[in-house]
Amino acid sequence: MNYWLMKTEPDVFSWDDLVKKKKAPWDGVRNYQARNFMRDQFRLGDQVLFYHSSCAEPGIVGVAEVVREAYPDPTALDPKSDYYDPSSAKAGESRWVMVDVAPVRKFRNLADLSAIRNTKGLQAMPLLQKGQRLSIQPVTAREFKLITETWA
DNA sequence: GCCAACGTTGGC
DNA sequence: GCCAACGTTGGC
Repeated sequence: MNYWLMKTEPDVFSWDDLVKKKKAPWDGVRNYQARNFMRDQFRLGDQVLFYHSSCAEPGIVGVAEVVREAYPDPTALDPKSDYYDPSSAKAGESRWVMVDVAPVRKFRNLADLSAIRNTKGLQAMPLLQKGQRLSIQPVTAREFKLITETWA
């Protein structure tokens, strides 16, 4: 069982959107490191901290779960998609993958970024490191437990 | 809107 | 392979 943190802009795709859809493909990842995590390490049942970024209250909203392992992200081949990738299209094959996730539970309180930063035991999280922009990050079992115990 | 940090691109 | 230019991320 692995633990992850996945960032999303709530204006684009929020926790409530996921709840409404019950299950959704995590498309649009266009970073190799993030892709490789999904492709090589994401397993069914892995637990995901669902993080809202670039918004008024950045933080972890709840826990989601991987319900389908990596498969090709077709938006890379769709010229009308915001996530269109010309070089994938040129190759005739998407070089990007996605997984499907489903909601598990929403936290009672938002685990906001400043609170996470001030919690002993979470300070090593990549999320908090200066200049860290990676949209999919590994989380340790210890960090996951601490976060869910504190905010769930 | 600002801007630091980072990843990618492309000419050489 | 280098590296400057450019685009993006994301907190503030």
